[in-house]
Amino acid sequence: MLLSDTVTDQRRSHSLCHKSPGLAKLCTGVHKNNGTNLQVHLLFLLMKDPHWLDKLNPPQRQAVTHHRGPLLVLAGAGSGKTRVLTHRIAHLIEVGGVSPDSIVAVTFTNRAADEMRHRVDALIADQGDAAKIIISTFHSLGARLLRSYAPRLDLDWNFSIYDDADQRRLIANLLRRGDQEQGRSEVRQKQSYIDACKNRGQTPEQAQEEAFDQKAEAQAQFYADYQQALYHAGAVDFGDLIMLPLLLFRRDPGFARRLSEQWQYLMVDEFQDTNPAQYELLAHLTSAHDNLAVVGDDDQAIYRWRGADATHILGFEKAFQSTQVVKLEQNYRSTALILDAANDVIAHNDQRHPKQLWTERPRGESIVLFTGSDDREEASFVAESIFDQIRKGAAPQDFAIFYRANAQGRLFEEQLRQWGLNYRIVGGLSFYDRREIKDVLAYLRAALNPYDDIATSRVINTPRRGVGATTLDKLQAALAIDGVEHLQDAAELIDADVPAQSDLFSTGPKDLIQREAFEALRSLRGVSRRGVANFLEVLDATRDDLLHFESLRPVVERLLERIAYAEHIEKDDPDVAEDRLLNIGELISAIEEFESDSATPALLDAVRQAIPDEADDPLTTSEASLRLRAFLDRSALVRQSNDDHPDGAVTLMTIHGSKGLEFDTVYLVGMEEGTFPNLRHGDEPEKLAEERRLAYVAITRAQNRLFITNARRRRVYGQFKDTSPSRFLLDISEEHLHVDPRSTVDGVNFGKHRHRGFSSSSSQRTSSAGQSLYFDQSSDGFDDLSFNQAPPDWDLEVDDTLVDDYADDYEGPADADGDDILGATVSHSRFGVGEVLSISGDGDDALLKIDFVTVGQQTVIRKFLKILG
DNA sequence: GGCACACGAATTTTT
DNA sequence: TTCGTGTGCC
Repeated sequence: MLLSDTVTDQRRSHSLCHKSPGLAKLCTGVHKNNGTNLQVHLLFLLMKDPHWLDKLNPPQRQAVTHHRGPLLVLAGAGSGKTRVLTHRIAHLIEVGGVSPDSIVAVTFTNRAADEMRHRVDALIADQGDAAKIIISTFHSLGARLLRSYAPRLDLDWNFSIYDDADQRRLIANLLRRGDQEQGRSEVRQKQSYIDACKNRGQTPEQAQEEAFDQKAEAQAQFYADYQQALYHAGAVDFGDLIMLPLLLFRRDPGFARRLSEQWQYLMVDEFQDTNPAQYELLAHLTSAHDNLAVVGDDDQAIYRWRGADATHILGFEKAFQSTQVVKLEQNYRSTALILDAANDVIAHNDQRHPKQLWTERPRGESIVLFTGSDDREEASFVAESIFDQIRKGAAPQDFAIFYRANAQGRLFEEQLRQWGLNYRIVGGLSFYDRREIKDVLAYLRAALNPYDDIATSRVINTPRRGVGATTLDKLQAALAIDGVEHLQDAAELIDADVPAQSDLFSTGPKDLIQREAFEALRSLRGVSRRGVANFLEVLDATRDDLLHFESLRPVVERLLERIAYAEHIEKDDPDVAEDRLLNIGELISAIEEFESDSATPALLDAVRQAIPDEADDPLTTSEASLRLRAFLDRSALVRQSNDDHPDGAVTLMTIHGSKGLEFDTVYLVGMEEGTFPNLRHGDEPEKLAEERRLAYVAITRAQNRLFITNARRRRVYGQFKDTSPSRFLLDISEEHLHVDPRSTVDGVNFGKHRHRGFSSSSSQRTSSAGQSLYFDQSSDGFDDLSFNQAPPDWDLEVDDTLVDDYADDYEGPADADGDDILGATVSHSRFGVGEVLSISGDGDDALLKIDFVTVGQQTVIRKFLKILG
């Protein structure tokens, strides 16, 4: 280890700590015991370095071997960020002799956590040690804490975790009950208000204190009501997974301190994405020490809309005194040219931590640009291009398609399928969001947590059992009755023996309402009454099973049988029944996998630990129940199942989803104003800056090749809308771009940019000159240009031969003649791609026998084929 | 209570 | 274009 390695670049950018007294206050408790640093360091020097240490570059090594005290690693894209974190963990254990269970590494996504877990496992000799390290997302860590310490918050230890949709249902219920304005946008507005409060670490009381007008007061009041309703349902939402542990720490700093003493080494990945609540949580967790190592890149801050605050990373050195700062600026991932392009784009943002990414890698291939005449053509270009490369020997898993919004994925999915390519979609409608999965999980939730009214109301009439809106209304109304707290109570009351003079009704003004609700409930007859009874039976039977089985699988299978779910699916929509049944099968596999997973026992222990001594309820403490509890937690937090294609697949995902990943070849699609950047009229500059960082993230995912595509027309809500190229695309130096000959446009620019006096697209787009011109435009109303009414003109002289060659639909006439077509690759609009086996007849009407990739052998008429060569 | 139909609104991005 | 909600009829 060289001494010079530890010399840190002390240049610091402006810090925001001093501007925020609250933050500064928060920080003061955090740095201590620096006196021991030197000793420990010397001890470190005496120990033998593991063999992998010399594979790291000097700054990486510096970060890895840093032991105690705050550490800030400013890691540019592809600079070995995860490598540093994982090696640092290994170094702490193997060289520093640190106990593995005192290390906690926090990430933002489950994927990142999994990845880190794998890599740490590979570095650490003793797998028993490896398993003791806590590597988790913020939310999982929060869930784990809550599960263990719920009683301290007077929260039922058996709480459910509400996802987005559950949250919205609860909000909608509350609005209805409060006779407030309803409707989707109102629900969303309330939801984002509540989330924003929780992201800031603000309780309803604090929100109320800070409310200075009536509207704000009403909002805060709603937040309070909502929290009350959650509590009543024995549930927490995503925000609570951070917020409630935080409350716990605020109320009992001693408790936080004890935890902090246990967790001696904290590491946070993607630190630029922390929100204030998470930041405060970290402050509490380091109250007994200051061993906080954070890694991040302010250029990759893309979660501001979710409350993330990049000032945490920008002001870290100020907040934590004697922070060691390490900058990782060497990029190992991308070719020089791709890196240049990324730098071109991000250079337009100010307010960055100054850094300069560089690489030793060669220049590499040009970035390919393709502009389709419409979005479908764009998608088919991408599919064909990938198909070609795979045919030449590339592996499907080397390719990724990135888009701004999930909805864009569909077209690409269609085209990939057409070309017979395997693909996997990351994000979007996740596995656990599928209706059939949510149904089954809701049953299980309703069985395990009878207070969970959202789960109960979801499945009380699924499959149909005669419990419609009217009956549900009666059940809801019955909640007014004293002693009837939850829907399941109400359901039970229908058939219960109630003495005429029961104390069910207290005296008071509510008496009449209660009595009416009671009568309405008891007057239920026929299918409705039987339906409710049947529902309760199903839950009871499932609870019974939870007592008598150890494994979850039979519990779920018997449930499915009991409610005849397969038949229900079949009847509901035969077209998709098969898919849904497969999904159910996958759910069962996921449960089994979970039960046999090596990490599960630790989870179960955490849940077990939470069971209060007085809880002797055999149901909630049975083995199967514990497993179910843990599985439900996980299914709420882990959004997708691992259904990776065995033989490799092309990856489709949003740019947000791509962060932290890398691919040999990246297709960045939909590069048009309005789509990406995705802006609405009147958006502020910071939003644009975030979009720009998003572009930076996307470009820097590519290792060797980058394709950028867009379309001159795009369907929005089924209507074609004209587009213009993304400003981010225009920021990339033209000498880095190569326009694909099949492109509809013979250059980068299309549409109005020509009208702005740019004779040639290249002259105005080089670096700073391009920037000023560009932004001059925007200041005189760029928004008007791109997002609103005025469609751009398409007055380009396009090379017709090129356009025809590509723009012809697949149904167009075949464009090769003679018999050399035997063995050729062709494409058909319905069957996709195939190989010509034989020909009979001639001309456009000739019959061709084709072996299609997707559907096998078919005979088709030649004019419906496109010859690909 | 359940179904079929019409209408209107809607798209960021995720734990 | 697709989704979810509301309406009117059986």
